[in-house]
Amino acid sequence: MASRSRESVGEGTAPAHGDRLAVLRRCPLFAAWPEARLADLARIARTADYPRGAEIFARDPEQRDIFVIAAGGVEVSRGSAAGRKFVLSLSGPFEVLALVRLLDNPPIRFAYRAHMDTTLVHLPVAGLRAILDADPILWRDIALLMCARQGDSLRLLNDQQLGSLDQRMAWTLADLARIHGIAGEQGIDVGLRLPQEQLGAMLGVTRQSVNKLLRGFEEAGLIAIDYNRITIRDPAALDRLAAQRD
Amino acid sequence: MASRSRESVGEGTAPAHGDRLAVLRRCPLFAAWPEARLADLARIARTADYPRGAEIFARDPEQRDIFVIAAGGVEVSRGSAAGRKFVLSLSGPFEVLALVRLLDNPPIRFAYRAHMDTTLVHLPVAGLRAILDADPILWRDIALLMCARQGDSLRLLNDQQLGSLDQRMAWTLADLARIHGIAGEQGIDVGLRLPQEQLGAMLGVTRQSVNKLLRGFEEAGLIAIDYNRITIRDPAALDRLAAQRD
DNA sequence: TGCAGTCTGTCATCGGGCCGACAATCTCGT
DNA sequence: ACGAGATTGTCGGCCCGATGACAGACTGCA
Repeated sequence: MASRSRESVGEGTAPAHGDRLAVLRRCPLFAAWPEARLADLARIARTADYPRGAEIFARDPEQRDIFVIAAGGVEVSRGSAAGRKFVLSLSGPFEVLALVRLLDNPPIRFAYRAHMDTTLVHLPVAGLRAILDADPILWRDIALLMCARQGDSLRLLNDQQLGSLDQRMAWTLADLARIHGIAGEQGIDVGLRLPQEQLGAMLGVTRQSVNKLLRGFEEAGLIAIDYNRITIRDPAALDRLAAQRD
Repeated sequence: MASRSRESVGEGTAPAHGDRLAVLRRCPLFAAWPEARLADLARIARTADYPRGAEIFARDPEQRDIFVIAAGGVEVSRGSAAGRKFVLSLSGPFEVLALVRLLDNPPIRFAYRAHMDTTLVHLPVAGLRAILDADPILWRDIALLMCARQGDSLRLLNDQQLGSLDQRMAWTLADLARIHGIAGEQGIDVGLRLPQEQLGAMLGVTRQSVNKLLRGFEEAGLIAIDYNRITIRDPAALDRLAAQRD
């Protein structure tokens, strides 16, 4: 399934250093970092392109990589032996992924896949840690980001347990629109090809259930469906539905 | 329901500073901290006792508190308007809780309740941050702990989505035994009063389902049930069952 | 020691979501 | 423009777990 992934991964064509710096500068995580440190980061960073569907591996299998999305989108998921899949998130540009690899032995390993044609900036963990240790106040930003991520995960967990399917769907759509959405005339276009199967893997239900649910949303005028693509017609109502999680 | 909680919360009777220091020293989080920093921590820390069932509030409502369990156990949970409850974890001694409050506005708010008679060491967030900023390499330990916590949450999320009910039950029991368990002749005693209702709130199912499930485990010789208390008779088999999650 | 409150054990019924299946529709590479 | 492969739309049957109800057991406090 992912057989073509390896050979079609290419080095970025960018004039390297400068472009990488520009990407890092736009990450919220590095917003407050001094120029010199960003330059250090850019120096250890390497860019790579992935075509849609490609699995993302560490550039050098000997070392762990953290990476930043320069362009495109990445699916974070985990498969089961039973052939089912759990999609944790579909991340967009300037998000920093796999931060959990700062640990020597991460307690769980997720798979990362390019959800569309994607360019990543890889940061080897060893190099990143060296930079952080040299100017340790930067660890603060990492710590606070991880707190925020933890909060997000806990909210997701809470919603899974207590929320109804409608609410979870509404929340998921709003979330995706926030990350990838493009505001248009008719509403907010969730800017993704979003097979119902994949939505199901995010919500923990089958594609059939997703189908019926989406159809209901459409009839209620909340969204418009165009094959793979969803446009949010009434964001306020959707948020209202999602917010009823308590 | 928690009406008696406020007035029955008392200041610890300990000779204060020394005892608080002893507790902090035993936290994995502070394991590598220099003595001087631990002393700083102990200086801003305050101890409080909570009887079984008491809600845990910040000592000073004006400021956020992080806290460490000195003795006892704390239930981390979240209720829904529909009257249902989601129990995230039952934490034991020397765990540091509510670290997410390091953020100025946490994305979600959990409730903390003393699951048995409990003593806590409270650390005001402002003071803690001051100590961390004065010796910023300490932020590294926070960051790495949050990475580990994040990993735990993600594993939980993954299990909820992909695991069968048996597996989740096995994993939960093993986990509780690891934190609170006391090894005995007949196996590992999960050292807690554990109403089936509460187990249900951890697994996201009703007490009736928990009942049938536990009964099945008992018949299979995995555990022994004595009213509220569970003893793990065959830890290896339980782990085997739990490990089948993938 | 007794009683109030909590917890367990069990049943019948109900429903949401899963499974398997199949036809129709859309996309994309050639 | 065409055909393979992916995605959607839909249905009926089935099963797990939710619900509501009730009796019995256990605990802890007065």
